[in-house]
Amino acid sequence: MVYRRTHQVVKRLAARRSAILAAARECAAEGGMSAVQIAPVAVRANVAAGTVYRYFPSKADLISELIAEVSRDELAAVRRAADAAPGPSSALAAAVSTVAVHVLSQRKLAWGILAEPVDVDVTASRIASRREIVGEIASRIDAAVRAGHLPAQDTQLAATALLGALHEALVGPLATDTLDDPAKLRDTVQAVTLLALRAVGVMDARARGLVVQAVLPVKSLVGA
Amino acid sequence: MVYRRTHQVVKRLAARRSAILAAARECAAEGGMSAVQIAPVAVRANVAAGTVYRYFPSKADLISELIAEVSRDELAAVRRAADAAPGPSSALAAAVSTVAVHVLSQRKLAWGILAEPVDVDVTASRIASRREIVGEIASRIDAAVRAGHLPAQDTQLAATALLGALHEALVGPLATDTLDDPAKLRDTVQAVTLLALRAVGVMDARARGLVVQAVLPVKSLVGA
DNA sequence: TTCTTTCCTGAACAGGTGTTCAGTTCTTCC
DNA sequence: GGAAGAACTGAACACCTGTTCAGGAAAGAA
Repeated sequence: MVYRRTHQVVKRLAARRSAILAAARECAAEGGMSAVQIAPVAVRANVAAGTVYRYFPSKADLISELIAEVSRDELAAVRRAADAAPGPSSALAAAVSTVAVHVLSQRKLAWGILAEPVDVDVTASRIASRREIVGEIASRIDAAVRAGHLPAQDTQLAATALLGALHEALVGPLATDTLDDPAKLRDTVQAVTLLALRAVGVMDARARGLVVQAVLPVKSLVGA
Repeated sequence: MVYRRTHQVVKRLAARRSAILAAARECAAEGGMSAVQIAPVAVRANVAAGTVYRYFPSKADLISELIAEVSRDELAAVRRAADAAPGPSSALAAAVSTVAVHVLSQRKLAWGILAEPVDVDVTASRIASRREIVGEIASRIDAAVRAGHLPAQDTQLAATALLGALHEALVGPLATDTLDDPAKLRDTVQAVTLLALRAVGVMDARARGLVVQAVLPVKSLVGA
């Protein structure tokens, strides 16, 4: 007598898994990583605490997958924005400002994903998450260098520094609240994007143009 | 019958307090903030666990004071380096590279002080710590702007971004180990300092000169 | 020396949260 | 419909550390 999972059951299981992940994401978005606790997540997903463990071996795995998921989304958005740009420098500008906008529009989530204290060890997936974004930015810098728009440099290091600058300036503890006022938000995104572009060697005048070009279309994402 | 603390006792109490703080610092330097636990710290300081609570109301207070202490040291070093520089731009370069060197030479401690997960809430003192360094850097940027060496900008934001860039690039999870090789270390410090200077608008050629000028004298600090 | 006050010790306590598991409910198959 | 397997429940468990506190040691006054 072989028990076989019916299509309906498979679907339900998948739905539950998603529900749990979504619940975790909501918790993180609202209260940061510290709010991602098994019991609350289970309640939100309409499941008992024990059930969570039928889908994720441990809390660390749950959070790791959450990080991976959010990271995937962000990477996709960055790629989309950069690919739509007319040239390598524009692509870089678009990538940077996209990260900035994303980070700003979901500050608690962003902070939780990348740096907030968590009681379990999620270092590995955090590193992977960063590596992806940094890799993407680095390759955009590389492209601009190859196109002769930027001086030769350690692109990996530069990309890492750029990410750090964005994060610290936008969601770090010293970041002032800018979400309330859309104009201020745009200014902030422009300012950090400008800093980033200049850092890798874009000439000031040219950088200003690129920033405006990149930030304007991305502005609409803020509400998303 | 008034009990009065003899000079000798006062001295011993002060010594114990310092010993506890020093023990905490050692723990942090060796194993990061997670290694700063009451029991191990007490052992290292040759004290019983309960005694720690005669000197610090709680673990949070202990760590806060540790953060403040380390932060004070770093701020002093930055000021010293910057004040010794010949002009505002050099001062900025010196400040940035000093931070870089400090961070690199005590990576675990630096990471612990500024971002590592801690089970107790030390947000306040972390914010204070950052605010001090950011303020110092910001005022150096400001001076360079006033001197006409840099374009006008939001110096607070710029300083925050600079710090973030340094930290992420040098002690973040993606930072590659550079301590082993002094030459590589110097190169890295130069690279991030260059990035930082360009970010705030120093022209590329001029920046290179400033970097070399700033990094060379600071190099000797690495071993400290 | 003797009494009082302060200081120190370290084992026991406390609290919060991830994890387990025996019992229950649901699903599949004959 | 009923037996067997899978999924779910939620209360109990386990563990880890910060914190406490009664008892003992040391230091100051008399």
